[in-house]
Amino acid sequence: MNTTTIKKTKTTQGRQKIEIKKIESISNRQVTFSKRRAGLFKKASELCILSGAEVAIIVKSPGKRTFAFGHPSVEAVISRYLAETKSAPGAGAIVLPPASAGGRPSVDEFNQHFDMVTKELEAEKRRSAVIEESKKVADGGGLWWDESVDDLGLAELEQYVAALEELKKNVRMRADELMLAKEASSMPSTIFGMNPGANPDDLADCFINQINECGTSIVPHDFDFGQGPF
Amino acid sequence: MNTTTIKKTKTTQGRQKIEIKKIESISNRQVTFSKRRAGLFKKASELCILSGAEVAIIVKSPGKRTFAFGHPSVEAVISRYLAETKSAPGAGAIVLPPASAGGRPSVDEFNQHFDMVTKELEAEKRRSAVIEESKKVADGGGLWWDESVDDLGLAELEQYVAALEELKKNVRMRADELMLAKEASSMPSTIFGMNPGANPDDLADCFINQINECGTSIVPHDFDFGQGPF
DNA sequence: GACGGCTATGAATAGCCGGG
DNA sequence: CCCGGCTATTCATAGCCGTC
Repeated sequence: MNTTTIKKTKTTQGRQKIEIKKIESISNRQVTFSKRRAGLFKKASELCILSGAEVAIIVKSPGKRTFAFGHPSVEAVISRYLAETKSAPGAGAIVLPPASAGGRPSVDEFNQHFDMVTKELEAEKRRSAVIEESKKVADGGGLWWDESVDDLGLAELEQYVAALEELKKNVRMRADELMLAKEASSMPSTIFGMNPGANPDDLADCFINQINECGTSIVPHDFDFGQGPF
Repeated sequence: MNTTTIKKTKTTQGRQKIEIKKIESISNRQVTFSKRRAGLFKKASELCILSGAEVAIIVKSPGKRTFAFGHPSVEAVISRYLAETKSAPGAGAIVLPPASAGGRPSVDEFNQHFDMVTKELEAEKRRSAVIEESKKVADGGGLWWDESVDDLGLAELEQYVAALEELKKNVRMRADELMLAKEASSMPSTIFGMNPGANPDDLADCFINQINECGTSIVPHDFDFGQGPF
């Protein structure tokens, strides 16, 4: 391709090379974060499926929102990791530390939760108090995504919904090619409306982009980290 | 690009589209895992730098080896995550749960550890017992990579060294463009020989591909998962 | 037979634009 | 103001080859 001078009528500049350094622009940084987080989760899910590996990812956005991805579940992977890290004498250390989570919502509850949150956001786009529905656990058996929201403000809500949308899209995308087969122990039934009985014997590994949202309850009151508009 | 029949004399086929489903071939699966894990960690590191986000990733290979990436550290992110997940009343929950790690090796110790492991592998390429050097913690303050090996067999050792090599390469790669500036709290000094005083005021976020290796101590004795040559 | 490296190509994404 | 979608371009990586 001719490199210089002649550029024709390009409507966009396409992807441009960027330096891997902290993005100065706040807005641009958030956009990049969102996009790259999605890409990261997608890559993680692909890694899970292709190689059958277990992956857990926890991400805190510059705005202190927390997202998580996990297969088979964040807590499961983390627990084992902590168990190994803390006390790995060399054999016989399977038991999880007391740090394991309280539980995880089922798929149906996720759908329900998603619907509710979306509705909430559209209706008010304001501050909708707390969403603790997701807190209700079901623990169908071998689900991948867990976590739950806790205390969301407006910004958190929006971000959360966005996360759910992305999750939904990702699920669809993955489902389109893989579907999920029930293999391991127990598979509830549906995920976002996907029928489980697609290619039951084709592949068994399933995973999902598991997105998480935790209130910025890290700080007691209103401490500002100087991160963003919060 | 002409799509069919005419192929000329391509030396390689380049990248080919693959289905996102479990790779049947064991060897191919392992190769893919290694490559994609590296890519995943790279993406994670970029996300950390670009957006200043905190990221923790734990990956278990099909062979049950454990790798981890974290910025500022795996334990830090996990601890906060667990704290939020378990008890996120909405405010005032900063203290970390008792699940925090025991400690993390310093950079120098990492170098030392790497050298030792490599030597060990080259010398015997066999089974070298336990590597607990990495267990010795130093906790320089705000390091990103932590974790430690525990009980390695032959296969684990090899894999571990490979991981270290990759880590090293990744560090170099990142360092080449970013270097690390000491900004947050305390930065020990060097990382793999990189001088900290590169662009101290250019960017401050640092991260590192943090790879981890845990013994397959999940199973008491010699249980075979049917994963690979192990 | 596993590993590191190479090459060509599929995939991710930076910059924009339009809508909510 | 924020998000999803588009396009052109950079980036990651599947397949292979030479070594160990």
